[in-house]
Order: sequence, then structure tokens, then C-alpha cells
Amino acid sequence: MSNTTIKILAKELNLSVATVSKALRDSHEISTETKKKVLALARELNYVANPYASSLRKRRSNTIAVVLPEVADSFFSQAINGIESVAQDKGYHVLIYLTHESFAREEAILKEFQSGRVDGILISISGETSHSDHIKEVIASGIPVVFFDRVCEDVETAKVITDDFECGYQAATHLAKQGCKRITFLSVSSSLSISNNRMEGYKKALADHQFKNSQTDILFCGNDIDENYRLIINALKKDKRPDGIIACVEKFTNSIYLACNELTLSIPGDIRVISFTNLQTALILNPPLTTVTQPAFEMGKTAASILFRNLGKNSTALKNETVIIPSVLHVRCSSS
Amino acid sequence: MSNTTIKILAKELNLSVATVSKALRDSHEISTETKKKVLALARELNYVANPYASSLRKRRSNTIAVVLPEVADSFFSQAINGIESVAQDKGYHVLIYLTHESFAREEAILKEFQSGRVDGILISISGETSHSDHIKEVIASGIPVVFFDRVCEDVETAKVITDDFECGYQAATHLAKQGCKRITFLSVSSSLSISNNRMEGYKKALADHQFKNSQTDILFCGNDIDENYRLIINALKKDKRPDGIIACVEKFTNSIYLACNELTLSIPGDIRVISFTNLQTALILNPPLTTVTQPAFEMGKTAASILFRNLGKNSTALKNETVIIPSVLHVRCSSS
DNA sequence: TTTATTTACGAAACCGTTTTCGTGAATAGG
DNA sequence: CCTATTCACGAAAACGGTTTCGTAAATAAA
Repeated sequence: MSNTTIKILAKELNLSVATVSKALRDSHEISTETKKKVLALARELNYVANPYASSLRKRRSNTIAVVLPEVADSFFSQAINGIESVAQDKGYHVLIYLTHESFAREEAILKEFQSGRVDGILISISGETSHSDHIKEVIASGIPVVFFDRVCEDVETAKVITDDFECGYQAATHLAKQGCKRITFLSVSSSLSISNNRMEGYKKALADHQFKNSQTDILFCGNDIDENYRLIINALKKDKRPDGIIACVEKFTNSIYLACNELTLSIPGDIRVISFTNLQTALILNPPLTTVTQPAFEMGKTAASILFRNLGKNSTALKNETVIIPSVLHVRCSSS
Repeated sequence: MSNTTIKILAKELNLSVATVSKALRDSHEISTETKKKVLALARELNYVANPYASSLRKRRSNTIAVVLPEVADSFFSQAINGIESVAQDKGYHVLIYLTHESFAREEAILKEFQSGRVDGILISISGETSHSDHIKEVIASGIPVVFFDRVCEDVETAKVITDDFECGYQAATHLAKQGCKRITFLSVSSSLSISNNRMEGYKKALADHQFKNSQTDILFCGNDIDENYRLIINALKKDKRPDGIIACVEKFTNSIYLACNELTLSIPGDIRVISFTNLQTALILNPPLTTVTQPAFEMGKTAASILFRNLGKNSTALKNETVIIPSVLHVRCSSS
């Protein structure tokens, strides 16, 4: 609905549209005086170039897509901050899409990108995503993709992750050293790399600390809060209930604390708790929560930087590199 | 970077581009057989229309902008969820912009929209925004704007808010009834409607409950966490320290709890606390936090619905209506 | 049978930029 | 003084759709 176009500027100044266009882009073909006149009028008439016209012609949109499972999670909202900060810096626009953990949505969203709506994609895959054809397809169509956090390991492109295995290991080791004998790991999805790597770290730690293999205890939770609560309650009611619990993602935290309340189990007296979370309120929970805190902002920022670094090039293919930014274990009362 | 265009489909099928275009849009001018053939080939070749070409021609982008101060706040992330849900439903795309509470950024972002990049705007203004010329300008250029939560009251357009005055009143009344004598209100910005309305409600409550006017106590905090912490510490160290505190926005919560810890003040024994927040962890804080919980998802959804309802029309101007969706006061241990 | 209307399609303009190429004038080189 | 460049600009062709308008054939109306 913009009113003033290049054509109007041109007519007003008795110049051709070509000249005006070049002047606006500060082309060396145009004299300084002409540029000044054009700029002056453009400012006066509040001219802003129509992005659709220029995107069509230039075959680039100056827009990226961010595809996420959800936004109501401190990791993702902080990651968005990181992404947005570089995007704004580079003059790029950010389209946001939520899959709500649904593979079908993810597929539909990605499919749309074959049209050239975006110059690149940052994605953290859904919990249902177990294969990556849709992603390979969009890459094949010439659009670079950078994964962050939740990656598809079999897709050859850039990935920004944290040291999930290591953190799973550290968390479980910490609990073991605190004397826990029965440590339950709460997995969010059996197909997600983050979930599985954290779990493998947990398993390795148990093995290293003389746990029998039969003593690993994985609880598969989902996206339904109430259902998760029930699952956790059941686990805590078991005959040999866990004395340690590791939440693979933030959203389990509330359910764990509430379940312990319900069953009047004391944290950390009866059960020690660690969550993978970036919640600021971890400090002021009852009791303060031991967390594995991911470098969410940095991961978003890094993923975006890698993407932008490669947008200029015509070589569309991103290197199959994996950047690992370490998380840190913050030990607080809930585990000690 | 899309490979297959309408032109390719047309050539392959020995049709004109016009026919193919119409067939794809299911025009009545095209025979059923032809449509079938076109659709089949389009599917086979993975055709997706170039959005920039059609946006240019149709003069509509099927895209809206969401302009927010920040995303790392449970209100805003839930509001995004609401917005995104209707947008995805209507086949619209969502561009996200963060002002980081900066007026200059907000201005720059809005200015860009004069180009027709988006068909409409949802905005929650920055804490620095004290006048609305930039918003009036973009509306004048023909782009509808719907405010949510943080509105400019002098701009005649649709607004979706919660009952801020009422909630400020309820919060202060609740504290007064609990016996608080010195209630401090933490304001986030002296120019924000939400902040001021909540504050006015607070003032009215104090007046109604026989507080002297001199006993209202407003503390203006800002966006710097450390600075806020210092301000709160100082307030709590005062000779006559408050015995009740109302946090106008979520981000003050941590500082309040931590400051009380630092000064070994008991909540609610020494001081009762209420926050305006949508944090799920309110339930499991130490102690559980009394909150004014805003209908964030609904507000986002409603704002988006109003916007979409008016995008179809050519009458660009939105009615100057204000939709109020009430918040609820959840009383928990921190105040009782 | 003649005329009016509908059906199914194509030609071409158009959306607002960018970019290639061409050109006359001015300047530089020899 | 004559020939190369450089300078500063314009004409026109893209980019990939959508939409208007025209039209031949088929059908309906009279």
C-alpha cells in the first residue's frame, strides 16, 4: 500500500526510473548532485522500496525463517533473541513458524519454502520428526538450512548444538555422587537427538558408577502436561521409587515439583532433581533447582551467523560442520 | 530459488500461463479436465507459487508483523502462540520484530512497513514510547494496526487489553486486606498504559482502604536486571520498609525474591508479594507466588482475529474499539 | 435459423524494482 | 586534432505471477 514509488520520484525529478533506482542504491554511475536530489525527495515523500518487487527481481528476500516446536520455553525464546539480534543487524527479516511438535506441520511449512520465500532456514525439529526427507528436499531446492539444538544428524549441513551427551553424563554423575541409587531419566521423544544424546550420557554415567544395566530407568514423557504429571506421579509411587530424576527438557519441571508436593516427597531429601532448563526462576524455586543451562542466546546467534555468512555466496551448500557450545551444570539445593 | 514456475508448467502442458494460473487458483473459467492436468503436473514438479511475484501483483503479502518489546517474557511468548495459531489457520505468515524496549528501533521498524511488506501489524509498544506519530503514520499509509496489551490510547484503532486498572486495584486491595500498611508498587515505565493503569488501580485501592495519599509508594524500575535488584534492595532497606510489594511486570519477580533472600526477609511473613506474570513456575516458587495472570494466549488470538477480520475489506481503517479480556488474581502463599 | 449467451482459453498489460546495454557528451591520451 | 575512455544517464527487458479483455467454439434462447 506504499504510495510513493520509484516511478513517482522519477517523474517528479525528470529522471528515468533506472537513474532513480541506481541513485537510491548509491551506484557509482550516478553523479553526486543527482543522488542528493533523489535522496532528498525520497526522504520528503517517505519513500520505502517495495520489498516484493525487489525480492522478485533480485531473487533474494532478505528474509529468513525460524522453525520451532514452540516458543513458550525459555530455551527457544532466548534463542529467538539471539537470532533476531543478528538478523536485525544484517537488515534481515525473520519469519517465525511453530510446529507445535507436529511432523505434519513441519513438513507443510518446509514445503512452502521451496518457493523462495526465504533465503535461509533455521530449524529445531519437532519431537515427532523421525526422518528428514522434507529437509533434504528444501536444501536440494537451493535453500540453506542450519539446525540448532534439535538436529537431524543425517542431514549434511551446519548444526549448532550443545554438549548433550556430556551434560547427561554430568547430571547423572552428579546425582550418583550425591548418593542416588535409582535415577530416572525423563525423555521427551525417542527420535530427538537431544533427548537421546542426553540419555546416552546418563546411561554411560550409570555404567561408570557401577550401576547395573537393569538399573537405568527411562520414562518417556510427551507434550501433554497433565499426562506427564500422571506418568511422573506413577513413577514416584512405584515400589522402588527413584531417588534421583533428570528432566530432559524444561517443561517437565513443574510436573516434577508438583508431583513431589502431592506425594509429600521432599526435594532433595527424598528425591534429587535436575532439569535441563534456562528458566531464570530456577534460583527462586522451592527448593532452588539444579539446572543444566544451555547457551540459548549464543546458540541462536551462532546458528544465525553461520547462515548469514553463507547467504552471500552462490555456493548454496553449507558445510557439514557441527558447532558445539557447552552448557553448564548449576548445582543448587534440589540436588544437594 | 524455486525451480518450477508457471511458465514451465504452461509449456509442458501446451497451455498459456494465464490458463495455468487460473487453474491453480481454481477459477471457474477453466474446465475440470484442464484443472486436473495442471494440478497433477504441479504436484509432480513440486510447484509452489513464488510469493513475491504474487504479492507484487496482488498488492497483498499474506504476511503480518508482530512487534514486541521482547520475547523472553511468558506473556509475550504465550501471546505469540495465540497470534501464530490464527495466522497459521488463515494461511498467513508472521514476521517478528523485537524492539528491546527501544523507541528508536520501534520507529525504524514501523517505518519499513510503509513499503507494503505486511498487510497488517500487531504491536505491543516499547517502554520508551511516549508518543505515537510513527504509528499514526503507518496507519495513514493504509496498513491496519491492532494493539495488544501495551497500547497507545490516543491512536484510533482496535486494541486488546486486559483490565489493568481493576487488577491493580484487586492486587492492592488483597494486600491491604491481608494487613499490609506500606505497599510499594513497582512500575516498569512511566509512559506505558499498562504500568500507569495498574498503578492507578493501586492508588485507588489505597485510597479506598484509608491509606493516606502520602503512603502510596511507587518505585520506577527499568530494564536492567542488576539495577532493578539494587533499587529493590534499597527500597527494602529503607527505614520504613514496605510490607507489601506489587510487581507490575514479570521480570521484577526474580529480583524481589532474591532481594528478600539477601536481606533475610520472609515472604509473606515480613513482606507480601504479588506479581503480574504468566510464569508457570509461580506455583513452585519459594513460596508459591500470588499472581495476576493475564489471558496472554487469548489476547494474542483476539488481536490477530480482529486484524484478520479486517484484512479482507478494502476499508483499511479499523474501528476504535477496545476489547478487554480480564485477568485473574491467583492468591498463593506469597501474599497470605 | 438467427441471435444471445456461455464456456474455455490465450494475449498482453501490469505490479515496482533491478540490471544490462546503449549512447551522447565530456574528458583524457597521444 | 583525433581517438579512447570515462561519465551520467535512459530504454527496455527481465523477475513470476495475476487479471483484464478479447475471441472462437459451443450451447441456449428466440
